[in-house]
Amino acid sequence: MGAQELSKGYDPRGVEEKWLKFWEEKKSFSPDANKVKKPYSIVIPPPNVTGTLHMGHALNLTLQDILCRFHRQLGYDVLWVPGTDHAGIATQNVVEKALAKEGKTRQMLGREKFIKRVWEWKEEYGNKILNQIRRIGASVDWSRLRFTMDQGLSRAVREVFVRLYEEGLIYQGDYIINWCPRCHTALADLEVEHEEVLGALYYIKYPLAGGTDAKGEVIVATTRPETMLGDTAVAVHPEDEKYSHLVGQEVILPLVQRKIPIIADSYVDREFGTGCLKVTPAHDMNDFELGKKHQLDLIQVIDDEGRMNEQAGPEFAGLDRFECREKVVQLLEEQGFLVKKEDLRHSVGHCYRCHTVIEPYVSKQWFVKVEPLAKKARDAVADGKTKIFPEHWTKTYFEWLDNIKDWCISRQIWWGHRIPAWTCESCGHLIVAREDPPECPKCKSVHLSQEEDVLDTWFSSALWPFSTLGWPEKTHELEKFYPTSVLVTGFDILFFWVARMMMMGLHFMKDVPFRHVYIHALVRDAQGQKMSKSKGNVIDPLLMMDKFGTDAFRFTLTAFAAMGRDIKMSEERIEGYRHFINKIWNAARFALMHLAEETEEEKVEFEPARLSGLAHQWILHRLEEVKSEVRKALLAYQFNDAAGTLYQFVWHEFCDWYLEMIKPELYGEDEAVKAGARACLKQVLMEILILLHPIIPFVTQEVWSYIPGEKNLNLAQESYPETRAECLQPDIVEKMQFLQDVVVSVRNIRSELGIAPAQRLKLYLRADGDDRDFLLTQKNLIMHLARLEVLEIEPDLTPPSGSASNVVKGYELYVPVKDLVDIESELARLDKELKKINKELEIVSRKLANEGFVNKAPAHVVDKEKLKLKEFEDKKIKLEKLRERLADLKNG
RNA sequence: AGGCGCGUAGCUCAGGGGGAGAGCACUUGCUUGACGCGCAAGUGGUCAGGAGUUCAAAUCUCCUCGCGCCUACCA
Repeated sequence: MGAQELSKGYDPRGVEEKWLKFWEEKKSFSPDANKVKKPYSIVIPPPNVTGTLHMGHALNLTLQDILCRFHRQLGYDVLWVPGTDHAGIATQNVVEKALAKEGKTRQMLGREKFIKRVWEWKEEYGNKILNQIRRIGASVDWSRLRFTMDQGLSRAVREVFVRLYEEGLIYQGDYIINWCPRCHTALADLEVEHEEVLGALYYIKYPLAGGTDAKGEVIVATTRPETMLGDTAVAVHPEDEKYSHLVGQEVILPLVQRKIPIIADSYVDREFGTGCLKVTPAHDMNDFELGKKHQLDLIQVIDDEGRMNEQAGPEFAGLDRFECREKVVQLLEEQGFLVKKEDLRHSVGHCYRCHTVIEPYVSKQWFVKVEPLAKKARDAVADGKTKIFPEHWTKTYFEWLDNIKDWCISRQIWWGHRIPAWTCESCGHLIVAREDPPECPKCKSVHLSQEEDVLDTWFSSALWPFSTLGWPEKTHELEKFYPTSVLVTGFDILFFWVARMMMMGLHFMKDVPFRHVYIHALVRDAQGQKMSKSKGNVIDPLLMMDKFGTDAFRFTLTAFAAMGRDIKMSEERIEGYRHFINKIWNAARFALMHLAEETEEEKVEFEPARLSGLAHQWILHRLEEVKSEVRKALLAYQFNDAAGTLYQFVWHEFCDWYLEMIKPELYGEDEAVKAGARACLKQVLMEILILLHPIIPFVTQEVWSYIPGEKNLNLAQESYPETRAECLQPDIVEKMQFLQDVVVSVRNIRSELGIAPAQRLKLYLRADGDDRDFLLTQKNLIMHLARLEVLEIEPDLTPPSGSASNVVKGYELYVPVKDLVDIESELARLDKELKKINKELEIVSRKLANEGFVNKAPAHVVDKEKLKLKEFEDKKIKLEKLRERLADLKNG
């Protein structure tokens, strides 16, 4: 590209779209099918088609994108599969709402038309999130876009269902399940959100039935009095003397007048309430189990709408369950059966989609027998076949798998994978098949009715890592990219999704679905609260990208993505990191100004061995360290470390020191030096851009396109910079530190004594031996950096009168300030220095005075402390002398 | 009830047995031949509290307090 000058500030508008198009046209993110590069693959956690990009997605995508772009640089063949999830209940709800506006229900449309309507909705709105994924710069392979309801994945779902059924791992039966009366469907245990609410515990009298002399009664305690209408027993603990004599007798259920038995079961907690439990097998999970065990009647009094049915009795039939509760309580009270009512905090299950209170409900459902699958999923992590980062989530993962219960997978909705099961209307035979059966294999009847229910959305999500790669076909993709390298996700779906993918992957692919699982943080608001629409504290990632640029936003997420801690996000933070993006832009602008000046004849190839200047040697040394630190950090998922290292290096080393140090060379007369400086500057800039690119792809690519003479325009295809071991020379850091100390010392004097920056100063520095030789070689540089007009470095020098002074590396330095400031200020400044050094000296001397330390600590530690002591003492003495001299001057 | 995590500068957070760190904020000064979205120099800390292990603890162990989250059949 040409040698245009960059604008004064970075403006992301236009830039981002330009490069997105560029990368897409170049197919930069499709794996390189022909090459034998090592595979690296990630499947995207598929967002709901109903969704719009939120902070959680943004973080999730940014981290995956960093990993993918980084691994491309490392030479891997990278595949990142994008896609969306059909989100059964959520999507159906959305479309039903739209229908409601037209005054229609899905029942009015019928199943087929309704499904058609959902597909239409999906085509129209479902791609919104895909554009947003694109917008954030996610380097996915769009040619492999998948959807959980598309043909291939639907085929995988059927295959899995049928195989599990044939293996006896899927079964159908009447059980009590979590029912959402609003969504009209069963939910898995995981889909129920428990929430603490203030409820009440009602104590109700159940009079004893039996003989004429039976005058007694038992008192039960319940939070759901309306369910008493379906009570079929009262249970007590078998060893509870209070009640043991009553076991086997009967009570008369108030309001209903039904006689029900008193049974004994050790499940009952003697300490809770009265120690006497009413049993409603049809409407309580535990009571259901009790009912089965004791062969109790099962009376359903609540229907699938959450209303009381005829079984509840004519007085109550048709009432909503909560209205009924009030009525029951009122009647009990009127008839003298209500003993008391206590407040009680307890947790109540709510639907995770619509937040309606869950109703335990008995119905015919399909289940996956998970224990055998769970065991394998557990072992794979225990054996290290899959590693979870941060490691502590492993325990949570184990705990869940160890206590897992069968998974209810049928949903009474229409949008989803319809269960491939048919019942023969003639003979009642149940058929489970991959292909729709034309007739009953048993009686040849053609009157078959397909199961109405669809599968839990997570059932298809569980297959995602292999279904997206073409399973059950034996595809090239499967062979090359399964198991995937890493799964990046939030902990909130560790059970929902991660554990289930592990189970299915191991069962059907005989191998784990991913080598690593990286669990990232939750993005919260600035106060640390979860973002939610109802709280009104959501920060829209799209707005942030519009306002500050995608790079600034991505860098912010990365810089805060420390393992195991949530991210508190705020607009100010993003704004802060925009400054960094702009800083990079301006550093590049400066560099490119000088690179652009260069003519072909002047141009020098970058050859580190020939660069003798301190600045170049130092920056190249540091660059080597940074390269290895960033690589190490990213391989360990320490994203914040990578971001932090680069921030510090680019701003405070490259910009603050290196660029300042090479200015005299760049603006100087010596053409050879100038050319060398340009070559090094260019190299360092290019490597910085490569290192930053995975985090902030746009600004780096934009700058890259301006680099003169660069043949490869596509930064996304650049390799991670090679190591230059010859540039590592630790002693250069020490030298640099010395120089920086001298410069900072002068700047400090200037600043603390209030001398104008424009005022050129004189500096007299005592130094000898190698140190002096070194400083002499850097004389011009020091004069430039410290803004000096005179610099003298001598082994012996007479302190000029009326000067400010300091001690650096044991050498006194003097800055004559007689006419600029009063002696008082300088005395105060020296006192401050002395106070500092005294403090440090005290710490070190105390340590060395400790015999235990000197005897037991490792020799190198003790030596270090001794050296420090010597340095500090020396510095203290010298500072004191300087102070004395100045005080004398003042007095005389 | 059990489990996990957190408590470090005013704020947000790194660090994780041998000199308390960063960013933001704050103070002072500044048209410094890239950048005021900037430059330079500074101020600021009983590393929640207590006990223990150790020559040495912000760091390891235990306890206490506070905060957050997850899991559970808390009628």
